[in-house]
Amino acid sequence: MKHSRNSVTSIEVAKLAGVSQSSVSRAFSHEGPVSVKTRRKVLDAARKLGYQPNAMARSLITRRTSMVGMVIANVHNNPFYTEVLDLLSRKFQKLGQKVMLFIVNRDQNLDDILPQLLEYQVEGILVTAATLSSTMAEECERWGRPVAMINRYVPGVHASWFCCANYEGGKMVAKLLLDANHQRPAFLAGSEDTTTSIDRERGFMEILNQEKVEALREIGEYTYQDAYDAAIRLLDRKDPPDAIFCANDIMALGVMDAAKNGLGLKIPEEVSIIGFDDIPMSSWSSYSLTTVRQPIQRMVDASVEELLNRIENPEREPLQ
Amino acid sequence: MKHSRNSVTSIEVAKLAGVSQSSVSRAFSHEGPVSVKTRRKVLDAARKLGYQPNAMARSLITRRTSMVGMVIANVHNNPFYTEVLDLLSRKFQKLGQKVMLFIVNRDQNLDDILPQLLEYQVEGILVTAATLSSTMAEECERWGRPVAMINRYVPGVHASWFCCANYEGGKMVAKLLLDANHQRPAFLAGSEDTTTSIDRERGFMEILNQEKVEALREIGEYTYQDAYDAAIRLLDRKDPPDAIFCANDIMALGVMDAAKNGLGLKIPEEVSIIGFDDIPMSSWSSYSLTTVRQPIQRMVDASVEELLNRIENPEREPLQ
DNA sequence: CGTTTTACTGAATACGATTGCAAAAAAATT
DNA sequence: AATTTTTTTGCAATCGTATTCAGTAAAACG
Repeated sequence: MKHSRNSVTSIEVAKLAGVSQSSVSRAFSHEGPVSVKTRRKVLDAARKLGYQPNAMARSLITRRTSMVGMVIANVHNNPFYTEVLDLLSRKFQKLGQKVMLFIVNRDQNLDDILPQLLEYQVEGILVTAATLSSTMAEECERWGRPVAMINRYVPGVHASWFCCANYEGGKMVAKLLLDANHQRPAFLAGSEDTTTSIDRERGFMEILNQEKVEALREIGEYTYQDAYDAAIRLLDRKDPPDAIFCANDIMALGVMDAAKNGLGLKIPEEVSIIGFDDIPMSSWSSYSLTTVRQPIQRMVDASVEELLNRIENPEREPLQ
Repeated sequence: MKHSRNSVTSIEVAKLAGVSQSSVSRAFSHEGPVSVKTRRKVLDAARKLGYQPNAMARSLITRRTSMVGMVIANVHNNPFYTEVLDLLSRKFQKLGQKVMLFIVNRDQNLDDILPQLLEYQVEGILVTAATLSSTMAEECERWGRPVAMINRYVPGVHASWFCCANYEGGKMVAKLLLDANHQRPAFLAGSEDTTTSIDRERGFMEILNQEKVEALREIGEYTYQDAYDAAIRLLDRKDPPDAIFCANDIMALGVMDAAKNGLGLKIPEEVSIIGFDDIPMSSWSSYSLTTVRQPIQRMVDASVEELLNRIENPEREPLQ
């Protein structure tokens, strides 16, 4: 028996079960007042017809979709965000939320994505590693759609955000290097305009400045290859750094390869390299990278819970 | 001005613009017969109110959602599938399809995912690196929802599928090894029940058998760590292999690290290692892994186009 | 056994759009 | 200017479900 595009509706189920359409609806929505007898009749008929409620119709009337929007950048070049994506998706799934996914570029404007999400009535939006303009954030607020951000924040924007302690992490690394008697550190930035890189650098530099230590600086655009090239530039100077702190692990791996295989330097004897994120590869034996771990599971859990919380309580103000 | 949960409907826009609700609808659906004058009036009013059509209501009557389901496994432990996910998502986006995402485990049963996808009226389903039972496939067919699969197939199932030439790839590797005079090859399988691993092994073994060459065999469960351990077991025997063909790159990297750093062997002097996929990391200078490239972009393009094609032409039979 | 309370049920309406149809307006033709 | 043709427009029905409300059946009570 072949149905053309799901023709089977609650009305047909009702007919077969010998009850009214409302009873079918009640049998499927898990609380409505239905006798066990009719529920059984309905479920039997539904099984026979292969019936399943239409989520579009339902959400039209309940005004709830159980859908959230997920916007994420840097997935293809940073395993850290792959893991975030994976954990987020599973967490939402477990909590019964459907995920509408948009993968974007780090610097991509979300102005053309958001209208789509709003059109499809997602109940909240989780943005990771991408930045939301304040006009877009206002648009979301006007529609009553809470927004949560992971690893990015925009001052004054009406959204909850969850970053790891980037500033403190940067400080930590600086102290570590100073304690190990490094004289000539360098910082390899991801990009000029992402808060993660900026904050890590700010913490790093603050400690160094306190101790009157100058630092070199390069930019790696968050990619292995750019970092590799930047490392060659840094280490090929006549006054090369004796330690390089990289804004993330992927870049640190590029730097390690440049130092080890490109220039034949010994790590950590001739140059120390430190990363940020603690991606799985950093512990592989070819690298054994020293790195700062982000509490990824906690960030994911917290952001999802905050988002759903604000969906349930629309009047609540965003965290932070 | 604060709206509670998008109270702005086409009716209010109509009222403000001084036209009927149907005119609003027609102004937004890009073909309907509307005079330029009313269209302008409508769009002005819409902008003023911040109106946007409700996709749920629209799809209820048009019976089209422009949503596809995407089910993908192995995202967190195999960069190859991260890239597939990324490319798929962007391709769908570009073609105006919204993506409802489910990340699953390789061996996870899709029986609880599919009902959700069907409930939300996705128009097609793209499954990557996971397997669909034939009952589930029938369910999709009954609902008129085409299914396309990447890197997996189930004989007799009503779905289009797109795998790279795994069997031929395996043969190619075997020939390569024999030409280089290897006497004692080994195969490191991903798992016992995924077609990619099985087919690569089948091709590999066929050539070896032809030449009466015996091969060792281990299982790496598609992960770096398991492969690392398996490699130690293989290479620590008194009759170790002189070449290891791994069912994918991630495992090959684990094997390389085990050989190089775990056992101090020289690659390729003492043991050759070959992978499959050509993930970005395999070309990093610490590894320089020999590998078989999958035509990932072509597989993505072809599968998406086939899926959308079958959505447009429901009577068409699935490819292959 | 009659009455009150409680538990179910079904008819009708609403959600917010699209679209067929007929009427109205505008344009083209005679 | 009258008629025909074409273009716009509004009315009303529809998509598939949830939910209110009134009514009926069953249970509980005295």
